[in-house]
Amino acid sequence: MPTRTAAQLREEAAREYDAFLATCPARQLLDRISDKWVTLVLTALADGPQRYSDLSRRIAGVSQKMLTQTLRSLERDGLLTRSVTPSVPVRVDYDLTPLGRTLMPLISAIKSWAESHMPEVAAARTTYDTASTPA
Amino acid sequence: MPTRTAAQLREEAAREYDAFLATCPARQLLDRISDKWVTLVLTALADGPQRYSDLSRRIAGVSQKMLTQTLRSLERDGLLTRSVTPSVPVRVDYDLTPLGRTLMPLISAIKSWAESHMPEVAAARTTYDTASTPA
DNA sequence: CCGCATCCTTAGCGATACTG
DNA sequence: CAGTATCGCTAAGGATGCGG
Repeated sequence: MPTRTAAQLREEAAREYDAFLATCPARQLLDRISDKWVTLVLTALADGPQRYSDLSRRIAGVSQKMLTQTLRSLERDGLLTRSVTPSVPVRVDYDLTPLGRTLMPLISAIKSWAESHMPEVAAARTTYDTASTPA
Repeated sequence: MPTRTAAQLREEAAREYDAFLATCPARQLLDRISDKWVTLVLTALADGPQRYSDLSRRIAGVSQKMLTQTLRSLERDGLLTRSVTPSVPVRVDYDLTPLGRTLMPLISAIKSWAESHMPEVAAARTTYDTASTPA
């Protein structure tokens, strides 16, 4: 039994790390997860494990390079697992780790917000643009 | 009284827009708000209006260009307001709009997650790196 | 099927200098 | 104080072709 629980350790970490500071590791982590492809990959994995080709199809417009790069970075950060089935042809499945599952709902909320508030943002843009460019 | 409430309109929008589609406007919006500087600006404004110089000081390492660019984009999208006090020297205050206040807590949660889970991510990276580069 | 390696173009971004 | 304008670099990222 640890002298401090996991929740307590996270509280301490939150006090120690500050993304407002340029050199803080949390700033870099924030930069990593504040990424379009990261958002789409994590939310795509919400319903369960997915194959590489599934993700590629689901996330329209992503290049092989970006998908692989994103998956590798998320694997390295411990947010998802990569399991290879050595069949012919090979099959690769990606799944969220427990850590990834703690982040996923937060990311998912951002994606949902973008989808549900799109009309308001579009309206604001029109107002802004017409106000500054009345001709 | 509208035939549909604001909440109902957002539900419809959520069905209409899908960030998984490459050409969907929600995809572009997601890309905009999935940004390090956006996160830091919005969370900085959580406690109330801030002056340009305040934000500049609070968000360490941000260049004038990126700060101005981020603020303009957020203003255009209707997430914050820009108010100029024509004194000498001029004073400019930024504040969240109601729309911005709906997004802020979600963004803030991401920033908090990055700060509190940094140790676990760091550990995962070490494991990943030592496993692939043992020699 | 699932990548990695390479080339190449674009644009993000920082640094610097100047203005109301 | 709160920007705008310009330059120049670097790195993101798409396209293509090859490999296990």
